[in-house]
Amino acid sequence: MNKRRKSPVHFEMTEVHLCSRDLRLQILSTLPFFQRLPQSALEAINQSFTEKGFDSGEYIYFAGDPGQQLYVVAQGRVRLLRANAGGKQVMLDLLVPGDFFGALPGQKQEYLDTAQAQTALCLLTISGDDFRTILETYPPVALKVLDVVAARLQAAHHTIQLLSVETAEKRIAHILLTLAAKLGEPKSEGLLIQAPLTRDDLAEMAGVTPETASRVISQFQKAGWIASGRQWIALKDEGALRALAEDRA
Amino acid sequence: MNKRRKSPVHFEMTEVHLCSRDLRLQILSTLPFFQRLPQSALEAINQSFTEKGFDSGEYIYFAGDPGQQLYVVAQGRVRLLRANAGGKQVMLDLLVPGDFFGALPGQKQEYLDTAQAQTALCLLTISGDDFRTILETYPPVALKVLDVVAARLQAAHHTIQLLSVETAEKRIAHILLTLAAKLGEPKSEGLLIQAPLTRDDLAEMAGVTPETASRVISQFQKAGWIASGRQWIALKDEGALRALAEDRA
DNA sequence: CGCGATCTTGAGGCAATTCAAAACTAGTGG
DNA sequence: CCACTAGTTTTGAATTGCCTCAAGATCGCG
Repeated sequence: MNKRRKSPVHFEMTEVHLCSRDLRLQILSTLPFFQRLPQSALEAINQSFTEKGFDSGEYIYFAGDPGQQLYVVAQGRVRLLRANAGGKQVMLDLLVPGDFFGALPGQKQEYLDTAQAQTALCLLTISGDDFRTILETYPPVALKVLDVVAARLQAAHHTIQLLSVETAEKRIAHILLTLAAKLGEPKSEGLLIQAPLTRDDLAEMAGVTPETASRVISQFQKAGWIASGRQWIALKDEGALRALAEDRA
Repeated sequence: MNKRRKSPVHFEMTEVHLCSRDLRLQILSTLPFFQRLPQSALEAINQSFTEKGFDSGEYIYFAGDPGQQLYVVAQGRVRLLRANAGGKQVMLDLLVPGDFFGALPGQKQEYLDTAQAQTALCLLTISGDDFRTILETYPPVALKVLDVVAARLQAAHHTIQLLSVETAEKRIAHILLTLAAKLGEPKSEGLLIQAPLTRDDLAEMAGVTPETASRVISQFQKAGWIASGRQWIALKDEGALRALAEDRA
C-alpha cells in the first residue's frame, strides 16, 4: 500500500534554454503590464531587453552582488531566496513566466536576495535605468507594475502572518494551496503542482526543516488529501486542506 | 538596582486630534511623493482628501471590511495588524506621519489587514478611485508611490527571513534596531524609541509571546545594551545589538 | 493610597529541531 | 534487464527553544 508513483511532472531539459527571437516579442506582449501598448512601443521596448539562458540550479545573482538589472522570466521557474549567516535560507517566492524580479524600481546598488534557476531558464533582462525610462515614457505601464508590486506586498504580509501565528502543519497546507493555484494542472493523480518540488523546497517556503515538511506531507497523504512522490505533490482534496488552513477543521 | 525610570516618552493626548486646515496642505506637500508638484496641482489634490481623527486605540478599519479608502498619516502612529482565527495577531507595520495605508492600488473590494490608532491620530483619506486618478494624472507621483511600495516589499521580505530562520533573541534585536532607525531620538537614557511600545507590541512584531519578549528585554538590559521601562525602550549600545542581530557575536 | 494595567519571573509541557540511520527512487552503466 | 549509486525521502529518538499557565512585582494614574 501507499505505493509511490513515478513522477508525473514533466521536467524541462537541463541545458541552457534560449528564447527564439519571435518568442521574445510574444512573451513581452503577453506580459500583463505591456498589454494595450501600440505595436511600435512594444518593438522599442523589445530593443532594450537582452536574453539570457541558465541551467537548472545555476544562480542568476547572489544577495550582496552589485547590480541593477531587472529580469523577466520568459521560460522556466526561478527561486527567490534569502540566506542568513548560518546558511539557513528561505524561499521568498517562486517565479513563473511573466514574473519579474531583480532590481526593483528605486533600489540600492546591490541585490538584497539571491535568485536561482529552479529549471532550465530563459530570461529577458534590462538595466534598472532603462526600465525606469520605460515607466516614465509609458505611465500606464508604471501603474500596472505598481499593481503587481502591491499584490506581492499583500502576499508577503500573508506569509508574515503565517510564519508568526500558525503551526507548521497549517503553514504547509497554505503553501500547497497557493502553489496549486499558481501552478496546478488537473491530472489523474489530482491537481498536480507543475514544478519540481523537493521537501527541501517546501521546507524553505514554510520556514520549517525538511524533516518536518516530510512528516506533515506523510500525514496529509495518510489522510488521503494529497498524493506525492519524489519532487512532486498533487492535491486530491483541496477542500480538506483549505478547511485545515483556515481553521475550519 | 536596575531601578526603573519614569517614562521619558512624551505621549500624545488621547483625544481625537484634527488637523488644522493649513497643516493639511503642509503635510501633503511634505509627502515624499507629492514633492516637486506645482502648487496648483497640490491645491487640486488637497481637495480630494478628507481629514479624519481617531482616539488612541480606536480601529480605523478591520480586515474583511468592505472599503476602498486610502489613508495618509498626518499625525500620530498607526498599527497595521493581521489576526488569525485563534485571535493571535501580528503587527505588520508601524506607520508614522507621511506613510500611507489602506486600499493599495489595484486591490480588491475589502481590506486585508486591520488598522488601529496607536496614538491619537489625524489622518487624511481619499477614495482608491480618486487616488488612482491622481496617479494617472501625475505620472511622477505614480513612480514615487511605486518606490515606496517596492521598499516595503523589501522590508516585508526581510521580516519573512527573520521569522523563518532566526531565533527570538535575534528577531527582537533586529526589530529594536529598525524601530530606533525609524523613530529614534537621542536622550539621556540612550537612543529612545519615540512611540508607546508595550511588550505586547514588541511580541506582535517579533512573532513571539509577550513573556518571551519580556525575557529577552530583561536579558538585553542586564547586558547593558538597552534601558527600558513601561511602554518605552532606549538603545544604549547599538553596536552590540547589531553584532548579535547580524551573527557577528 | 489603592486600583488596573503592565511587566517580570518561574515551572512544566509541547511542537519542532537536531542528529542519525534506514528506505526508497530514478537514473546510470554494465 | 538488472544491479549499482547518488540523491531524496522517511522515520526514530533525544533535545531544546519557545509557549502556556500562573503567580507576584511594579508602575502610573485617579
